[in-house]
Amino acid sequence: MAVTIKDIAKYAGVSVTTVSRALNGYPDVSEETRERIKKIAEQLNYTPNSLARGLVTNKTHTVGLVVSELIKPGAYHPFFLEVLAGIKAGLKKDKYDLILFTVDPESQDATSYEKLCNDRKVEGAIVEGLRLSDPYIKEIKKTQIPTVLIDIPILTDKVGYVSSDNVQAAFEATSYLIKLGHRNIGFINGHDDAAVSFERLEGYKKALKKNNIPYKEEYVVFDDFTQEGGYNSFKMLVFEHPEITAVFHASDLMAIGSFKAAKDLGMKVPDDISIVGFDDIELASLITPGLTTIRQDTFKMGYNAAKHLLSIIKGEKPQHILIPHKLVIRDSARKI
Amino acid sequence: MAVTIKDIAKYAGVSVTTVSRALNGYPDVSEETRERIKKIAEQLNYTPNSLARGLVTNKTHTVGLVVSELIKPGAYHPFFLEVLAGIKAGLKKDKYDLILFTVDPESQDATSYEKLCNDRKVEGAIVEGLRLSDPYIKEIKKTQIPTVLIDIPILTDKVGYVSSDNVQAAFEATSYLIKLGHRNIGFINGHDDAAVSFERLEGYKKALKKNNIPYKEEYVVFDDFTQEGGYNSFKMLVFEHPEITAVFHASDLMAIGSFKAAKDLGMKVPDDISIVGFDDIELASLITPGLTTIRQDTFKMGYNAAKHLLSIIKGEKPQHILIPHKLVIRDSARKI
DNA sequence: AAAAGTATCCAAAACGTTTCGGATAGAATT
DNA sequence: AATTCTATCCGAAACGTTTTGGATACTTTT
Repeated sequence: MAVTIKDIAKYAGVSVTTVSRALNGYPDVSEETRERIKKIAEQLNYTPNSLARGLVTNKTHTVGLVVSELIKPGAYHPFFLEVLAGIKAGLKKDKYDLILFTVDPESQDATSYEKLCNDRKVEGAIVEGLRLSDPYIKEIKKTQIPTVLIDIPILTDKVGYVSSDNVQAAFEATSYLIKLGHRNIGFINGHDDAAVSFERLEGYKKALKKNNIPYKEEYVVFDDFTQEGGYNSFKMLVFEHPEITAVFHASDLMAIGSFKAAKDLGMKVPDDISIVGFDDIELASLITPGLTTIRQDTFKMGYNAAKHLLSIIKGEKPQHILIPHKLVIRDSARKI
Repeated sequence: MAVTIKDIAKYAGVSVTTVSRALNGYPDVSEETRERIKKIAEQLNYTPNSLARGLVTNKTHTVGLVVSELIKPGAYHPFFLEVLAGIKAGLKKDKYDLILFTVDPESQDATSYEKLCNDRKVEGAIVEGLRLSDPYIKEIKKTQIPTVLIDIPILTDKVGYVSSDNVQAAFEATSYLIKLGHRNIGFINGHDDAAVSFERLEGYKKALKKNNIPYKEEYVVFDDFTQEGGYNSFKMLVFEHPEITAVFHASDLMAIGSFKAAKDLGMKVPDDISIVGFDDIELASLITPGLTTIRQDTFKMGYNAAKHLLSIIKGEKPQHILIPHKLVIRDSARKI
């Protein structure tokens, strides 16, 4: 049987009230007895029962991380881990614990977002990897549970989000290709069920417009963020539009898929085709040629998401938090 | 205010006891009232308070995942995610939730393993990524908390472990190189603070012995499991022993480091040097030449770890669970 | 010397469940 | 008709905390 506050009280010859107040640093207990109680607690190896405490205080010091699509076998998210590390780091000082929920569209129908959170009494949640069409999206728009989303723009009374400036990032990537002399620039975008896809498309268009290059709808194709997505789209794109000399991608995985497709088609990167990715995953620097891409600071995304969630829990106002990005230039795009 | 069992009781005109027993499927409540109560609970959107329940039943339906070294920024573990996905899958049917602890040697000194688990009232834990010299290792050897380790051989009353058959796997990899005609085979092993390193070394030795090739201590070097580790060790190894024609690695990351080192040294893989890895991470099939390596079924490791933990919690006897591996042959090793 | 203030303590209620040990009433058995 | 069963219900205790609203005794102020 675990040792309780009662045991300590008996041992110290005081009431449980006093033990509680002593251990929690209340002022109305003498330093002498406080020390005595602390020592006894230490000796008995006392650890407070978080359930009992949570029951009365209505605080659990726990937040949830609800993820979808990120850890499916066969389709592991390339930077989920970095984000997770950031989240854990952001939670550390305040000693909040993290409980991990994985969801999919079916489970979202089975149990609502609120129920999921209430079941486990989390004080708030970070959510990541949802598609715009997921049931939780609607729910989160009107929830009262402190929430911060990653890469999904919803801003209400209780929910904020963090993301990169996708418009600007895509603008920079496309502008870079234009600066290298490219005029016929394809864009292999992510699926149209992700907010970032629209933002990146906007940035792509913006760069074209600024440089007086007409936007051609047929140069952009939507597909999964995966390698296969890139592979297939690339083949199609260059087959139908051989005049394309560069293609910008909404993810590094897609860009790598294009690498492979190019190879299969007998095209050399960057000699025959320039390629730019998005994310800067670890792989990007390992492959040859090195992939020119947009670096997202994913650790920081997680860190700020956690910090922001904590602040919302404390009652502060939700925000949109922008995480700095950076164009990192390697060898997959060349001047023409 | 959340709706409680009392509210339902009042609403239904019965006692809280009856509500509890109705909702929990006890037989001593008529089907009629049970239905009525269920309906009311549904209408009121009742979710049981897990804290209160846990307080009295002493069960939390929660297990911990304690990880070390796996999600440090700059050194993300290549298959932690797969294992995690497996764990979540293994926990699903029994509806256990997972709470994630990240530890390092300092935090292990600050709070003991038992305290960590007791604080959050987890019923058991899966632990992953510990080094043999970590403080928790000693503690886990004598803990009464149901525990299953990944890749760390400890077997007691309450703790079991899952791992690949590292001896056999290393034996197979080395034998394969020998079969290709190699005689001077280097081995870039992981650091000597991991159990798997010793097992893999044993398998390496075994293969040599079986083929009457004398074991040379200077052909094996211990280093971090990282890419840099491989890079540095490879350079050293081939510089000091240019007669080496093949090198086996304790991880794919190290093998990839060797790829890079070989390139820097003007050596071609597999023409000038044959390389074999361990793990079969995603990258292994993406690089050129494709990396010949040992595939570990990491998803299954996680899945079985979770299932086994649940069985230990239920009172069954801990075991050592072996996960099948497989030599996957690609293009990084050639016949000589 | 009386009044007010201060430091230190405590009893009891509350949080929302589960569970133990009956209680009640009608049905079945003798 | 008396007894035993059975089905259905319930009161109260228990889990381990925190918190409210005092109580006590000693100091200080008037």
